[in-house]
Amino acid sequence: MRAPTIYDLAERAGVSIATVSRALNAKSGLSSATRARVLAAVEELGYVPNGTARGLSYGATETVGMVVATRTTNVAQASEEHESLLYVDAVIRGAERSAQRTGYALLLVSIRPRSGWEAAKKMVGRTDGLVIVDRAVSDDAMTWLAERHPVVALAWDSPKGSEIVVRIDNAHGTRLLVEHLVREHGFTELGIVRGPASSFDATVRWRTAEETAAALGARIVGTWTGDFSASSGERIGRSIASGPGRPPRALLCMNDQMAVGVLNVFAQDGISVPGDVAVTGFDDIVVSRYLSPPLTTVRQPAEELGATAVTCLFELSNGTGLASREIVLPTELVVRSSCGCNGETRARAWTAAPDWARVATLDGVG
Amino acid sequence: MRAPTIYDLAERAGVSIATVSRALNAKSGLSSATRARVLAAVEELGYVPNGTARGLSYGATETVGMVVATRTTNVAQASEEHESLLYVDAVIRGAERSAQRTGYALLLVSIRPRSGWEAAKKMVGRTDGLVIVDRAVSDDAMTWLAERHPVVALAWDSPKGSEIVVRIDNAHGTRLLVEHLVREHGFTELGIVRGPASSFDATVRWRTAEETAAALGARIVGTWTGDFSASSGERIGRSIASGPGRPPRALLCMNDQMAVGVLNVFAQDGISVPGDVAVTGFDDIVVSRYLSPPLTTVRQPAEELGATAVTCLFELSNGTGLASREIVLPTELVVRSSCGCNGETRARAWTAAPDWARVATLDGVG
DNA sequence: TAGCATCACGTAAGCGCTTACGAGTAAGCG
DNA sequence: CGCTTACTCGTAAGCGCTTACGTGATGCTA
Repeated sequence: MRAPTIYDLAERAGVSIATVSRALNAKSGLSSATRARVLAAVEELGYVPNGTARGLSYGATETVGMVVATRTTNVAQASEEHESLLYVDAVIRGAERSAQRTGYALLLVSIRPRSGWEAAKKMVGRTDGLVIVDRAVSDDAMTWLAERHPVVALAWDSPKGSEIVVRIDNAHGTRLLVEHLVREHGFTELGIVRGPASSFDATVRWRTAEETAAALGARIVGTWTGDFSASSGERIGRSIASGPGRPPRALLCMNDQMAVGVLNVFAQDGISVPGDVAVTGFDDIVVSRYLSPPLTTVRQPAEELGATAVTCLFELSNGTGLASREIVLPTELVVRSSCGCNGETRARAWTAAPDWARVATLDGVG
Repeated sequence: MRAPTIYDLAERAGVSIATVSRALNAKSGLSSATRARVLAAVEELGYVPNGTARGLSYGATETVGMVVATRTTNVAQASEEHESLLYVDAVIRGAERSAQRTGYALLLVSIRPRSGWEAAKKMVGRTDGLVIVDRAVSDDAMTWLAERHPVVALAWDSPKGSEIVVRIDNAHGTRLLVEHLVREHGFTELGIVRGPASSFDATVRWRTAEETAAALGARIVGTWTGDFSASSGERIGRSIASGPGRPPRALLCMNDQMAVGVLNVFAQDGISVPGDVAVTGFDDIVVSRYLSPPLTTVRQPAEELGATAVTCLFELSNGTGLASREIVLPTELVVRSSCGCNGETRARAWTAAPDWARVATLDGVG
C-alpha cells in the first residue's frame, strides 16, 4: 500500500500536480472551487506530504539539528557511564519549543565520547542549521562545520570561526553568589567543587569564584573536582565529611547535581546544612527548590538558552544578520535556605548584553 | 557558495556520478584506484551527502520520529505551564541511543495541549517510523497514524489499531511496593497521591495500589490527585500537613516528582519521614536516591523504554515481524530509607514477559 | 581464435515535490 | 468588436541522489 502522492491527488481532483501543490501550499492564483476539490482529495486519500521530496525541491529541510555529548544514566549497570546532565534536557526542550514555533522540527544526535564527530557531519546534509551543545565536538570540527553550515555553539568560548556563540553569564552569577556568601553571611573559608575541566562553563565558574573570593578577602580552603554528576558530588562530600581537616564554612558546587550528592552525604553523616556547612549549586534544576534544605543556587535559563540558539539559527539563515556573534544570557542568584538564609528571594541580575534583549524578544521572552 | 554535490565530485575525480555514488556507499564493482580518487575528492571539497536527496532516492529517511506532549518548566513565569516530566527526558535519551546505533537520527516534536496533532501528522512524511509517548495524541489520531506508518505507542493501553505498544509493568511494581509497606512494615493506613487521570501509567498504578491494599487488609485513608509535578506534590503535602485528620501512616505517590514535593513540605513542617509518615514514589529518577531520606520507589527503566520502542520500530519496518503487539518491560522495587528501611536493596521482579527478553536482547540489555 | 563470463564503469530514469514559463479563457477598455 | 490585462491552470524542468541496465574491455576456456 503505497503512500498517496500529489499525482494521486491530481488524478482524484482532476487537476495537474502543479495545481495540487499550489492548493497544498496555500498559494494564490487558484479558484476556491479547485482548491476545495484538492483539499477534499487530501482528506479522502489521507495524504501526507513527503517531507523528503519537499525538502529537496524547496531547498530547505525545515529541520534544525542539535548535537549533544552523550549523557547516560544507568545506575544499575556500568557506572563509568556518565550521569545525565539535567540541564541539557532543558536546553533540548527549549530548542524544540523554539523550532516548533516556526514549523521546524528538531533532529537530535548525541556524540559518544571518543566516537568521532561523523554523526555531526552527517547532520550538515540533513538540516538547515546546527546547534552544538557544550563541546560535543572538538574545536577543529566546530570550525569545519561552521564554515559550511549555519552553526550556533552553546556554552562555548568566544567564537573563533564562523560560528555564533550563545552562552550564559557564568561570571556574573558566580560573582553574585560569592558576594552573597561573603558579604551577607560573613563566610571567610570557602570550598569549591569544580566541574570537569573540559566544560567551558565549569571553568569560568570556579575561576570567577576564586577571584571574587580573593577580592573580598575570603580564603579558598579546599578544592575538589567532580564531573557534574550527583554521584561525584556524593564522593566528594564523603571525603570532606570523613577527612581530617575542618570542612569549609561554605561549599560552592559548580552545578546543582553535585550539590545534590553533597547534601545527601551530609544529611547521612549528620553534618548540618547550613548550620555546619553552607552548600550552594549552579543551574537551578527543577528539583533544587525541593531539596532539604532548598538549594541556594544560580539560575541559568537553560530552556531560554536552547530557544535562543534556534532563534539565532533562523536569523543566521535568513541573512537578517545578527548584531553580534556572541550572545550572553543573564543569570540570577536564587537565594533559598542552604546558604543560611530563610526563604527564597531572587536577585535578578541583568547583564549588559545588548544583543540578548533583541534575540530574546523574538522568542517572546523579553 | 553552493555545497558540493556528487556532480562536483565526479568532475573532480574524472568519473561519472554513478561511480561516485558507488564509492561513497562502499558498493562493490569498483577498482580501488577509482575509489581512492573519489574519496580524495570528498576530502578536498569537504563534501557532505545531501540527506534529503539521498532519502528521496533511497526511499527511506533514516530518521525515527518521537512525539511527546509538551512539558515545560518555567518556574519564573506562567505557572500554568506544566513542569517537565523528568522521566520523559530519559525516554528520549534511550530512543536516541538506540536510533544512533543503526545510524538513524531522532526527530523530536512536542505537541502542545490543545494544539492538535498536525505536527505528528507531518512526521509521517519525514520519518521511517514514529514513537508516540504517553498520550501525546488522541486515540483516533493514533489509529490514523498507525494505519499508514509504523507506530509504537509508549505507555499506552493495549493496542487497539495497528500500533505496537511498549509499556512497563506498572501493576507488578506497584504490587511489590504495597506488599513491602504492608507486610514488612506493617502499615495499615495508607494514603495515595494519584497522578493525572489522562495518564495510563498513573491510573494503573493507583488502581493496583488500592486493590492490593484491600487484598492485604490495609485501608486507604485518603487519596489526593496531583499532576505528576513536584509543585502539585508540594501542594498536596501541605494540605496533608495542615489538615485536620491524622495523616496516613504511609503515603504512596504515583511518581517521584510528586514525592519530591511532599518530602520537601514535610521537612519544612517538621513531619518526620519515615518516622511519622513513610513516603514512596515511582520512576526512580536520577535524584531520588539523593533525597533525604533517600526515596523508596519503583524503578521503571525509562531509557530502556525509549530504546525498546525504537528497536521495535526497526523490526516493524524490516518486516521481521514482532512476536507480540504488546511489549511489557519489568519494574523493580527499590527500597531505600523513606519507607523506614535502612539502606538500598533491590527486589528485581522479572515479569512473565516473553517478548521482552527477545527485544531487550537486541538492544544489548538482556 | 572464436565464444563467453566477468569486471569496471557510464547512461539515464526516476524518487515526490516546487516553480518558472506559457497557454488558454474571461474580463475590461476604448 | 478588437485589443490588452488579469486570472487560472497545465507543462516541464530540476532539486541531488540511487540503481537498473547497457557497453566496452579484459580474462578465460575450448
